[in-house]
Amino acid sequence: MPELPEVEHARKTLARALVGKVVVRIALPEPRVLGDDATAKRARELVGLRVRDVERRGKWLRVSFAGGADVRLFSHLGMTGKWIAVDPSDAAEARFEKAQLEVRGRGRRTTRVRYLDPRMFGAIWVADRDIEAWRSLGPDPIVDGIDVARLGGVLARRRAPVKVALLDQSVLAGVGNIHAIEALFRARIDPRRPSASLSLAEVRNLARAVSRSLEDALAAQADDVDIAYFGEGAHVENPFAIYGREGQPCPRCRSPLAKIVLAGRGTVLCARCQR
DNA sequence: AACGGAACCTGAAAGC
DNA sequence: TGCTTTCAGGTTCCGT
Repeated sequence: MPELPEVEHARKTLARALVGKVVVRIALPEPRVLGDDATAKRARELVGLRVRDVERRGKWLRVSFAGGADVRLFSHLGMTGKWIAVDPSDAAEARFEKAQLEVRGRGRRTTRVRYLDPRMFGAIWVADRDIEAWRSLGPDPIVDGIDVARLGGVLARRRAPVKVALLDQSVLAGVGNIHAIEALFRARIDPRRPSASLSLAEVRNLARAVSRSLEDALAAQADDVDIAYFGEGAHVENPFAIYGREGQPCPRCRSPLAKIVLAGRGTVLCARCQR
């Protein structure tokens, strides 16, 4: 799953394929990826509507439609979800496919997007208003930027480890395990520190580190390349400073990187330069 | 209230 | 080679 940068990639894929076109068909064959009972029924209301926009907030996507209809579609990719656009002639079901949307532009050309999700931790909702998960998101570091004073205030009220606070989507929307690890390393802060123990200067460094970590990942991602989290093509060189590098020398001080578990999540850190 | 741990699922990689 | 174990980028629920 994707963290903010991969979800942004999914947003661009969907926006390119869907915006301005009219839904001609929607298939949601796997009930386990549906967010609630109303979704399957409401999904039928999408047929005939023109897609207005595809937006991202944190790890959530929202597809909105033109023409006064309030109905909207939400997608969370969970751990292994992804959207791909496929050639209209490609009718064969893709491996792990859990949903499909077909749209028609001017003329009669149609385009399909497929939702693939082997572990099915992702979810699709169709609702007539913004769902609670979307409304409760904190600021998105890319869309909204990070207000250091607000972040400092939020962290000051918690005693949990700062890394656990960063993973809370109401604190900052879109930070996941990898970017929490990377940002804390860049800011030289020990992930186990109680979040309330950070000085304002440390919060400022952390905010900058989160933004840069996400921006670097966004910049490294080619728009037209399919991102693979699993299966064929998933093996590219690890682009991260310390994630997935336990046992290797710290890029800053050369002492070996450690791996611990925090709130059930694997956490790599340099015990020497993260304090 | 706040925490750790388990659960939800499946596939790939590592271990034996 | 093949069987078993571990781990995975997320979130939520449950018990202490």
